[in-house]
Amino acid sequence: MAGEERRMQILRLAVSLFSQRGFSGTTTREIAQAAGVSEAMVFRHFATKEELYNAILDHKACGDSSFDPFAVVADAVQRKDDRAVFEGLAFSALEHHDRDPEFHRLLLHAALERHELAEIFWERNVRPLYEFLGDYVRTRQSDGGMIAIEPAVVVRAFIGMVIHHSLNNTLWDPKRSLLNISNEAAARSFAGILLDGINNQRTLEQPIGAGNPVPLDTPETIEK
Amino acid sequence: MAGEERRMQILRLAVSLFSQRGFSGTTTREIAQAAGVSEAMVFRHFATKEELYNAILDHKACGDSSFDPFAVVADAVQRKDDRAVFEGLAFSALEHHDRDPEFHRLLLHAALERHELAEIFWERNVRPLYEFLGDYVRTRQSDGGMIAIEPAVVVRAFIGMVIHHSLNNTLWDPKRSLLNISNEAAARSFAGILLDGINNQRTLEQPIGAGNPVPLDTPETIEK
DNA sequence: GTCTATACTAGGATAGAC
DNA sequence: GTCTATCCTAGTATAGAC
Repeated sequence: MAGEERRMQILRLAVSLFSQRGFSGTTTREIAQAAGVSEAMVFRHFATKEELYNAILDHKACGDSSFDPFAVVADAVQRKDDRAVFEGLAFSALEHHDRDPEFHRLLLHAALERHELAEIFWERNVRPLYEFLGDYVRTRQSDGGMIAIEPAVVVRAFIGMVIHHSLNNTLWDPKRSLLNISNEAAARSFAGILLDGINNQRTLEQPIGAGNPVPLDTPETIEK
Repeated sequence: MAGEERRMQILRLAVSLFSQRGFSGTTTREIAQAAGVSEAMVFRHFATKEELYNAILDHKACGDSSFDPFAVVADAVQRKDDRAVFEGLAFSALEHHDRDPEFHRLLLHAALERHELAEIFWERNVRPLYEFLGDYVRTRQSDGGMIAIEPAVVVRAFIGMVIHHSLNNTLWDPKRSLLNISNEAAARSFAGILLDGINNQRTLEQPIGAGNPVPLDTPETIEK
């Protein structure tokens, strides 16, 4: 097999193993075995185990990055369509995680191990997203379309819903025993909760089960 | 040093190391060194490294568990005070995580490594919480106090905000560079978002910064 | 209870033939 | 490019003296 081809093959197999067991939990023997070559081959393509790990994280976290959150919702942001912004963002993130479940595990391992590339990912992906969404919220606040609340809190709450949902689905509860729901429905619900909450003071949501609508102005929640 | 005392001392130090580096990332040498004893001492108290790890997870995840979410909000649940329920739950969880940051890392490592005790923790703690909160939401929906939405989604969204915030604070961003906020304020904001959303259709929230209040019935969000 | 010394395996890495 | 054989350190675990 040609050099570059073999290199990628080893990389692919290694991704799978590192994502399952983390850096120190994966042996070079296992990697070689999984790729069906000798250990010597692995070390021919990657001088050290660490270099292989770096190549992987680099490839996954900083490389192809087929997920560009800004492009996904650029149009909705332009139109100031809050629902489309948050729903679109949530949906594309959930889909992305579903398509590449290894990515999430890999990143978590790297973060727990305090690998420097986790920090790089943070700076290159997480921080810009916070800034982008924070700016959007600020804009909508000046428009009078959103309540006066620290924008970063809104961003954290929203990202929290989405990421935690992915974590549950792809990491801990692949059977979806606690909550089995399509990504479309999840994205719609999360965006709905973020924007309107669950208090029954309006009749915005599409009904699913029980619940007796209550007229507007039943301000049980005003107590602060 | 007496047997039981030394055992606990080793355990404490091991907790710290395992939480930092995970199971396979931690060596028995390091543990012994950290505890200031020889490796032989470690193996006197714990037959194998695995047994030590089990003892730790057992101790942390299934043991003292000084955090009982049900007790914390029992009263608020009784009164059907939604805000107090979610705010109280969020606050006590955030405080708990702050007081014991190692716990979170330990659990994440265990979950990633697919250690059986992560599953036990799931069944003993996570699932009951989902059921408890899900039941509460269902009840409030029949009361007409909450919109008709799948209760499990609400629970997931809420837990997501809280857990993700803890993760950010204690794991990845201890400097709080993206969002520096007290646990009280965070709990209040998360509960507020969950219940009322961020759409500016009411004037419930305490103002923080900009934002021009808009009168009720500006239904820009009705478009479904 | 505690240590030193040591057994033994597993794991990262290399040499050198093909 | 690929393998076999091997080196060497790190890592788990134990024996046995004090």
